[in-house]
Amino acid sequence: MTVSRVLNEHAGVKASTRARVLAAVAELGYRPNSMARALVTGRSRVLGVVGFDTRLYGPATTLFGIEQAARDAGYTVRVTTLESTGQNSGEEVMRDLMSESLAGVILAAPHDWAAGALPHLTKGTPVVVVDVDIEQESAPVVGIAQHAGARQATEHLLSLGHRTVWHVAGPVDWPSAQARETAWRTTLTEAGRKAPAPLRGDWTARSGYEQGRRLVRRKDVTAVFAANDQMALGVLLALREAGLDVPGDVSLVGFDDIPEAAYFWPPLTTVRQDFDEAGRLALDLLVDQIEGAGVRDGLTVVEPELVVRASTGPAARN
Amino acid sequence: MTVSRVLNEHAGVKASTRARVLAAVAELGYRPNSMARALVTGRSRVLGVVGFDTRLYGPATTLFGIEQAARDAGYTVRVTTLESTGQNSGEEVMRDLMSESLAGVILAAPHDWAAGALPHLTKGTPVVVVDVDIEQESAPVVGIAQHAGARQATEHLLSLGHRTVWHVAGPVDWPSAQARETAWRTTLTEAGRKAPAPLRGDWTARSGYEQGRRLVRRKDVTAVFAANDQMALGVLLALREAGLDVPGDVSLVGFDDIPEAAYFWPPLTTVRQDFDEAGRLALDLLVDQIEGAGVRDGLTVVEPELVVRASTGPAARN
DNA sequence: GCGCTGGACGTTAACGTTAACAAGAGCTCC
DNA sequence: GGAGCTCTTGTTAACGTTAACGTCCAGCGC
Repeated sequence: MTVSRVLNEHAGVKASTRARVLAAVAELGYRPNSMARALVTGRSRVLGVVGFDTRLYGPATTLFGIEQAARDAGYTVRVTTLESTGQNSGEEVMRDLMSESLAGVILAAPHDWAAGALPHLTKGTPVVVVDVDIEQESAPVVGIAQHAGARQATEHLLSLGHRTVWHVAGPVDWPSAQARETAWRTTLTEAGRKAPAPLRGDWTARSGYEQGRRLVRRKDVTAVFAANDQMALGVLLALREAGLDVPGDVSLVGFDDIPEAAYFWPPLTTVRQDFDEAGRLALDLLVDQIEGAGVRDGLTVVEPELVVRASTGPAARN
Repeated sequence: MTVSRVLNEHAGVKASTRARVLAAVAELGYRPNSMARALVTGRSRVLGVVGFDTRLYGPATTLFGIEQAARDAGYTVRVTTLESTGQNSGEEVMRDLMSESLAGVILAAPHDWAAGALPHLTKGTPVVVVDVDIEQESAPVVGIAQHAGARQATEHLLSLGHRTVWHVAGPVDWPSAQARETAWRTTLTEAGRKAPAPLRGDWTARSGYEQGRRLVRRKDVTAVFAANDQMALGVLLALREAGLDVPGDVSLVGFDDIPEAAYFWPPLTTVRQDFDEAGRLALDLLVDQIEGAGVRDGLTVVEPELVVRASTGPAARN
């Protein structure tokens, strides 16, 4: 029908006819049925997004960025959130996704999980991965340059005169945690310093506190780099309880720059990640694929930025 | 076809036939096309969720709860996030939603916005509202008992001997902020105390800090109730910078019990809200409506809980 | 044996849209 | 003036599923 042509902005409709159609549409409050459209075209304007523990600030913000950008681009977002790795196999989740004729998929699970799930997508489905190092680059990846950020954090502490830097790391199965840890170790080694054994946390302030209590038992700790701001907060509390001053006795750097970090006591030196931007970028890449502008393969990188506040200072103690 | 009957678990299929169908389904990897199903039945297994600034801990967690419960119930979730009131009119968003033959809608926008949007849903669409006081109870509402929580917080401070309690309130257009403020004022009045003018924040730590700096100029402030934990964090920093001790000079209570609150310095006394649970409850109510178990109208309440930590103590100063 | 009943399964049409083709009007060009 | 072209609009069929009805056959009672 001519209505379809008008609404899809196909050429070959007289201006006067278009006007009449639009008038009727407005009068009747007509909205095209997206199901019928998806059925016949085989493609919907719905994007699948798989997120991982979206209660956390980073994932939540990325999701937010994706959703906002999707709406601007005329797409709709269907979200699946995973809480833990074991919970749902990649195969199962992907098969569920595939039966919904989605226009494309964003894997925003900053987790090894994503790498395992990727092969189960039906061939040809546009896909973008956020924040994971996929070995075989079978999909475009948007990542934040974790290495660069962790390097800046570590170098900042070294430049203040600290002999070495302790690290409270994130969970082993999160690639971003791995990247931060590796970069921290490399930076120390390159500077000719010995990297102490990292302390393993799980992103929560609680785990940061627990590892912080282990740190204060040693007398030689003057600089700590925590893999995220929440863990840094926990470390901060442990240091305080042990009567240590920050940054007088110990300097501390976090990662993420959550909105609260500037209001910690002392305000936290940290590495800002633009999660929002990563989400928007991922969406742009996906839409390019869907609308035929071609697959821009490889890695798109968002640069993090060291934000120096009051939790770091020159090495004094020791 | 018989396949449809088998997959929808309709009666009247011989056991042997059902087995053959299931075998074929497994072998071929057949998945029913949800678009086609939705087209013919007029109802999908997709739920629309409208969220409001899901970067914040509360909304993000509620969304998470909804999504998890939805998946358990065999539904899929399509998310729309709003950033600010003006951004999208209720009418526009609702009309977009309506053209997708959704099974139901959850308005998780803890905001006056939801009240305005409700009338634009097409009659008969199952709907549940989270965290808003809808005047005319045209929909079931899941709310957290803001009043009870704020009352507990205020009474706790009074019981410690504080003359009165100052309040750093949330934005005026959030009903939950209004409820907390009203309950705080009522509790003070009932106790025969004078309620000082509330200081208005916007949920951020930054706004808490700004209002905190105004508070420290006065010499008569011994107890502060902040409408959320982030603002409490900002207040904490302002107090610290002014050389005041918490809880020695000033007692401070927050609201929400974000996971970080227990690791503030000092650990924050606050009111725990179970956002997760609210989300799950909303989903249950919605599924009941959809599957014909009837509309349970009225208010479903999740009780908040005062968590006493180290940021409150007996009134000493003054 | 006949008709009736009910269980198991097949057939038809419809959901609302779009792709592909058909048709008609008006125009150009020789 | 008619063949052929273009520009616009209409018609047909198809996407994959389900509701409603139709058919077939076995079993039963008389």
